[in-house]
Amino acid sequence: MPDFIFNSKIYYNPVEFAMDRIGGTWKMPILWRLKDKVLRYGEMKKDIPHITHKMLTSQLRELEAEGFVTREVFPVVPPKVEYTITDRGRKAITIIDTIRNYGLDLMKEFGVGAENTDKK
Amino acid sequence: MPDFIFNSKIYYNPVEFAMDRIGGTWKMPILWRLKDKVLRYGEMKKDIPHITHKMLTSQLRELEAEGFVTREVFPVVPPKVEYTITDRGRKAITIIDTIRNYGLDLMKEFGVGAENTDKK
DNA sequence: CAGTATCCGCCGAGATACTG
DNA sequence: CAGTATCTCGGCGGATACTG
Repeated sequence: MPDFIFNSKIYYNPVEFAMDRIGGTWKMPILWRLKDKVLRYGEMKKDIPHITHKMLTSQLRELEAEGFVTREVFPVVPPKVEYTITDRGRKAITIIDTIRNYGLDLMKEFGVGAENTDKK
Repeated sequence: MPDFIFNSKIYYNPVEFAMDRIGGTWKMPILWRLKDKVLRYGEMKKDIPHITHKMLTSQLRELEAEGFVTREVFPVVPPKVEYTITDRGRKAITIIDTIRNYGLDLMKEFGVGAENTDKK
Protein backbone atom coordinates (compact mmCIF):
# COMPACT_ATOMS: atom_id res chain seq x y z
CA MET A 1 0.00 0.00 0.00
CA PRO A 2 0.98 3.18 -1.08
CA ASP A 3 2.40 5.42 1.53
CA PHE A 4 3.57 8.69 0.11
CA ILE A 5 5.09 11.88 1.35
CA PHE A 6 4.02 15.47 0.83
CA ASN A 7 5.61 18.43 2.55
CA SER A 8 7.59 16.20 4.87
CA LYS A 9 4.48 14.45 6.09
CA ILE A 10 3.66 10.82 5.49
CA TYR A 11 0.23 9.80 4.24
CA TYR A 12 -1.28 6.34 4.20
CA ASN A 13 -4.11 6.94 1.73
CA PRO A 14 -5.80 9.55 -0.50
CA VAL A 15 -8.50 10.29 2.05
CA GLU A 16 -5.92 11.51 4.52
CA PHE A 17 -4.40 13.69 1.86
CA ALA A 18 -7.72 15.29 0.99
CA MET A 19 -8.65 15.86 4.61
CA ASP A 20 -5.33 17.49 5.33
CA ARG A 21 -6.10 20.04 2.61
CA ILE A 22 -9.74 20.87 3.34
CA GLY A 23 -10.39 19.24 6.72
CA GLY A 24 -10.08 20.51 10.24
CA THR A 25 -12.72 22.52 12.05
CA TRP A 26 -12.74 25.62 9.89
CA LYS A 27 -11.63 25.13 6.29
CA MET A 28 -14.94 23.81 4.99
CA PRO A 29 -17.03 26.51 6.68
CA ILE A 30 -14.70 29.11 5.18
CA LEU A 31 -14.81 27.70 1.64
CA TRP A 32 -18.55 27.30 1.96
CA ARG A 33 -18.98 31.03 2.63
CA LEU A 34 -16.91 31.90 -0.41
CA LYS A 35 -18.66 29.59 -2.82
CA ASP A 36 -20.71 32.27 -4.53
CA LYS A 37 -19.34 35.56 -3.33
CA VAL A 38 -16.21 37.53 -2.60
CA LEU A 39 -15.82 38.43 1.05
CA ARG A 40 -13.72 40.76 3.14
CA TYR A 41 -11.98 39.46 6.20
CA GLY A 42 -14.35 41.16 8.60
CA GLU A 43 -17.43 39.92 6.79
CA MET A 44 -16.30 36.32 7.10
CA LYS A 45 -15.45 36.86 10.73
CA LYS A 46 -19.02 38.02 11.34
CA ASP A 47 -20.49 35.27 9.18
CA ILE A 48 -18.81 32.27 10.72
CA PRO A 49 -20.05 31.71 14.27
CA HIS A 50 -17.50 30.87 16.95
CA ILE A 51 -14.41 31.19 14.77
CA THR A 52 -11.56 33.05 16.42
CA HIS A 53 -9.44 35.74 14.89
CA LYS A 54 -6.38 33.54 14.97
CA MET A 55 -8.01 30.52 13.36
CA LEU A 56 -9.64 32.53 10.58
CA THR A 57 -6.32 34.09 9.66
CA SER A 58 -4.26 30.91 9.84
CA GLN A 59 -6.76 28.81 7.92
CA LEU A 60 -7.08 31.46 5.21
CA ARG A 61 -3.30 31.50 4.91
CA GLU A 62 -3.18 27.75 4.39
CA LEU A 63 -6.06 27.75 1.93
CA GLU A 64 -4.28 30.49 0.01
CA ALA A 65 -0.93 28.70 0.07
CA GLU A 66 -2.52 25.60 -1.42
CA GLY A 67 -4.53 27.39 -4.05
CA PHE A 68 -8.10 27.13 -2.76
CA VAL A 69 -8.60 30.86 -2.34
CA THR A 70 -6.91 34.05 -3.48
CA ARG A 71 -6.20 37.06 -1.33
CA GLU A 72 -6.26 40.62 -2.57
CA VAL A 73 -5.04 43.52 -0.47
CA PHE A 74 -6.27 47.03 -1.17
CA PRO A 75 -3.79 49.67 -0.09
CA VAL A 76 -6.27 51.92 1.66
CA VAL A 77 -6.85 53.18 5.16
CA PRO A 78 -8.27 51.41 6.98
CA PRO A 79 -7.03 48.17 5.39
CA LYS A 80 -9.30 46.20 3.09
CA VAL A 81 -8.64 42.59 2.09
CA GLU A 82 -10.81 40.45 -0.12
CA TYR A 83 -10.90 36.68 -0.42
CA THR A 84 -12.08 34.86 -3.54
CA ILE A 85 -12.52 31.17 -4.20
CA THR A 86 -10.47 29.57 -6.99
CA ASP A 87 -11.33 26.76 -9.40
CA ARG A 88 -9.64 24.33 -7.09
CA GLY A 89 -11.74 25.67 -4.25
CA ARG A 90 -14.88 25.26 -6.31
CA LYS A 91 -14.07 21.62 -6.83
CA ALA A 92 -13.83 21.25 -3.08
CA ILE A 93 -17.30 22.75 -2.72
CA THR A 94 -18.72 19.71 -4.50
CA ILE A 95 -17.19 17.40 -1.92
CA ILE A 96 -18.19 19.59 0.98
CA ASP A 97 -21.75 19.55 -0.28
CA THR A 98 -21.70 15.75 -0.42
CA ILE A 99 -20.32 15.40 3.10
CA ARG A 100 -22.72 18.03 4.38
CA ASN A 101 -25.75 16.21 3.02
CA TYR A 102 -24.46 12.96 4.41
CA GLY A 103 -24.06 14.65 7.77
CA LEU A 104 -27.66 15.83 7.63
CA ASP A 105 -28.80 12.28 6.89
CA LEU A 106 -26.81 10.91 9.78
CA MET A 107 -28.21 13.57 12.08
CA LYS A 108 -31.71 12.45 11.20
CA GLU A 109 -30.81 8.82 11.82
CA PHE A 110 -29.34 9.71 15.18
CA GLY A 111 -32.28 11.90 16.02
CA VAL A 112 -30.42 15.16 16.32
CA GLY A 113 -31.83 18.35 14.95
CA ALA A 114 -30.85 21.97 15.04
CA GLU A 115 -33.60 22.66 17.55
CA ASN A 116 -32.60 19.76 19.69
CA THR A 117 -30.45 21.17 22.44
CA ASP A 118 -30.88 18.16 24.68
CA LYS A 119 -27.85 16.29 25.83
CA LYS A 120 -28.12 12.64 25.28
CA MET B 1 -27.03 26.32 10.49
CA PRO B 2 -27.45 26.58 14.23
CA ASP B 3 -25.40 24.73 16.77
CA PHE B 4 -26.57 21.46 18.20
CA ILE B 5 -25.46 19.00 20.82
CA PHE B 6 -24.89 15.26 20.61
CA ASN B 7 -23.40 13.16 23.38
CA SER B 8 -22.47 16.24 25.36
CA LYS B 9 -20.45 17.65 22.51
CA ILE B 10 -21.32 20.80 20.63
CA TYR B 11 -21.34 20.83 16.84
CA TYR B 12 -21.39 23.86 14.58
CA ASN B 13 -22.46 22.17 11.34
CA PRO B 14 -23.40 18.82 9.74
CA VAL B 15 -19.92 18.30 8.30
CA GLU B 16 -18.43 18.23 11.77
CA PHE B 17 -21.05 15.73 12.84
CA ALA B 18 -20.29 13.41 9.94
CA MET B 19 -16.56 13.64 10.45
CA ASP B 20 -16.87 12.85 14.11
CA ARG B 21 -18.60 9.60 13.15
CA ILE B 22 -16.43 8.37 10.31
CA GLY B 23 -13.40 10.68 10.42
CA GLY B 24 -10.08 10.43 12.16
CA THR B 25 -7.09 8.51 10.90
CA TRP B 26 -8.50 5.00 10.97
CA LYS B 27 -12.28 4.74 10.67
CA MET B 28 -12.44 5.07 6.90
CA PRO B 29 -9.64 2.56 6.26
CA ILE B 30 -11.44 0.13 8.55
CA LEU B 31 -14.84 0.54 6.92
CA TRP B 32 -13.21 0.32 3.51
CA ARG B 33 -11.79 -3.09 4.33
CA LEU B 34 -15.18 -4.35 5.43
CA LYS B 35 -17.11 -3.08 2.45
CA ASP B 36 -17.40 -6.44 0.72
CA LYS B 37 -16.26 -9.02 3.21
CA VAL B 38 -16.44 -10.14 6.79
CA LEU B 39 -13.13 -9.98 8.61
CA ARG B 40 -11.64 -11.30 11.80
CA TYR B 41 -9.75 -8.96 14.06
CA GLY B 42 -6.37 -10.38 13.15
CA GLU B 43 -7.06 -10.21 9.44
CA MET B 44 -7.82 -6.52 9.62
CA LYS B 45 -4.76 -5.94 11.73
CA LYS B 46 -2.63 -7.54 9.03
CA ASP B 47 -4.49 -5.77 6.26
CA ILE B 48 -4.27 -2.21 7.51
CA PRO B 49 -0.67 -0.98 7.44
CA HIS B 50 0.63 0.99 10.40
CA ILE B 51 -2.46 0.66 12.55
CA THR B 52 -1.74 -0.17 16.16
CA HIS B 53 -3.49 -2.75 18.26
CA LYS B 54 -4.95 -0.08 20.49
CA MET B 55 -6.32 2.08 17.69
CA LEU B 56 -7.87 -0.82 15.82
CA THR B 57 -9.71 -1.95 18.93
CA SER B 58 -10.88 1.46 20.04
CA GLN B 59 -12.04 2.53 16.58
CA LEU B 60 -13.90 -0.73 16.08
CA ARG B 61 -15.62 -0.18 19.43
CA GLU B 62 -16.77 3.27 18.38
CA LEU B 63 -17.92 2.13 14.96
CA GLU B 64 -19.86 -0.65 16.64
CA ALA B 65 -21.39 1.64 19.24
CA GLU B 66 -22.68 3.94 16.50
CA GLY B 67 -23.98 1.19 14.27
CA PHE B 68 -21.52 1.14 11.39
CA VAL B 69 -20.28 -2.38 12.06
CA THR B 70 -21.42 -5.40 14.04
CA ARG B 71 -19.22 -7.58 16.18
CA GLU B 72 -19.70 -11.30 16.63
CA VAL B 73 -17.78 -13.30 19.19
CA PHE B 74 -17.35 -17.04 18.74
CA PRO B 75 -16.88 -18.84 22.04
CA VAL B 76 -13.95 -20.96 20.94
CA VAL B 77 -10.34 -21.35 21.90
CA PRO B 78 -8.42 -19.46 20.76
CA PRO B 79 -10.90 -16.59 20.53
CA LYS B 80 -12.45 -15.68 17.21
CA VAL B 81 -14.22 -12.40 16.53
CA GLU B 82 -15.78 -11.31 13.27
CA TYR B 83 -16.66 -7.83 12.12
CA THR B 84 -19.34 -7.10 9.54
CA ILE B 85 -20.40 -3.85 7.95
CA THR B 86 -24.01 -2.68 8.47
CA ASP B 87 -26.36 -0.79 6.17
CA ARG B 88 -25.31 2.41 7.84
CA GLY B 89 -21.71 1.49 7.22
CA ARG B 90 -22.45 0.80 3.59
CA LYS B 91 -23.88 4.27 3.21
CA ALA B 92 -20.64 5.62 4.58
CA ILE B 93 -18.72 3.68 1.95
CA THR B 94 -20.33 5.86 -0.71
CA ILE B 95 -18.99 8.98 0.93
CA ILE B 96 -15.58 7.47 1.54
CA ASP B 97 -15.40 6.57 -2.12
CA THR B 98 -16.20 10.15 -3.09
CA ILE B 99 -13.60 11.63 -0.77
CA ARG B 100 -11.06 9.06 -1.85
CA ASN B 101 -11.48 9.91 -5.54
CA TYR B 102 -11.28 13.57 -4.72
CA GLY B 103 -8.07 12.90 -2.82
CA LEU B 104 -6.64 11.13 -5.85
CA ASP B 105 -7.51 14.12 -8.04
CA LEU B 106 -5.86 16.49 -5.60
CA MET B 107 -2.77 14.32 -5.46
CA LYS B 108 -2.43 14.54 -9.20
CA GLU B 109 -2.85 18.31 -9.11
CA PHE B 110 -0.19 18.57 -6.45
CA GLY B 111 2.07 16.19 -8.29
CA VAL B 112 2.13 13.53 -5.62
CA GLY B 113 3.06 9.99 -6.59
CA ALA B 114 -0.21 8.18 -7.13
CA GLU B 115 0.95 4.97 -8.67
CA ASN B 116 -0.68 2.54 -6.37
CA THR B 117 -3.39 3.34 -3.91
CA ASP B 118 -5.54 1.72 -1.37
CA LYS B 119 -6.73 -1.67 -2.22
CA LYS B 120 -9.62 -2.59 -4.34
C1' DC C 1 -9.66 46.76 9.77
C1' DA C 2 -6.65 43.12 9.36
C1' DG C 3 -2.82 40.86 10.98
C1' DT C 4 1.02 38.88 14.26
C1' DA C 5 2.77 36.73 18.55
C1' DT C 6 2.37 34.01 22.90
C1' DC C 7 0.72 30.88 26.09
C1' DC C 8 -1.83 26.81 27.07
C1' DG C 9 -5.36 22.96 27.48
C1' DC C 10 -7.31 19.11 25.33
C1' DC C 11 -7.48 15.05 22.69
C1' DG C 12 -6.12 11.76 18.95
C1' DA C 13 -2.88 8.53 18.49
C1' DG C 14 1.64 5.71 19.33
C1' DA C 15 4.41 2.54 22.46
C1' DT C 16 4.39 -0.81 25.73
C1' DA C 17 2.90 -4.18 29.13
C1' DC C 18 -0.37 -7.45 30.97
C1' DT C 19 -4.62 -10.80 30.62
C1' DG C 20 -8.07 -14.80 29.66
C1' DC D 1 -6.18 -14.55 19.30
C1' DA D 2 -8.32 -10.66 20.90
C1' DG D 3 -8.68 -7.43 24.35
C1' DT D 4 -7.67 -3.97 28.28
C1' DA D 5 -4.74 -0.41 30.81
C1' DT D 6 -1.14 3.27 31.22
C1' DC D 7 2.00 6.60 29.91
C1' DT D 8 3.37 9.89 26.72
C1' DC D 9 3.68 13.29 22.99
C1' DG D 10 2.45 16.60 19.21
C1' DG D 11 -0.53 19.57 17.29
C1' DC D 12 -5.09 21.77 16.63
C1' DG D 13 -7.50 25.26 18.23
C1' DG D 14 -8.92 28.86 22.03
C1' DA D 15 -7.76 33.28 24.79
C1' DT D 16 -5.48 37.32 24.95
C1' DA D 17 -2.45 41.19 23.93
C1' DC D 18 -0.07 44.20 20.72
C1' DT D 19 0.60 46.63 15.89
C1' DG D 20 0.35 49.55 11.42
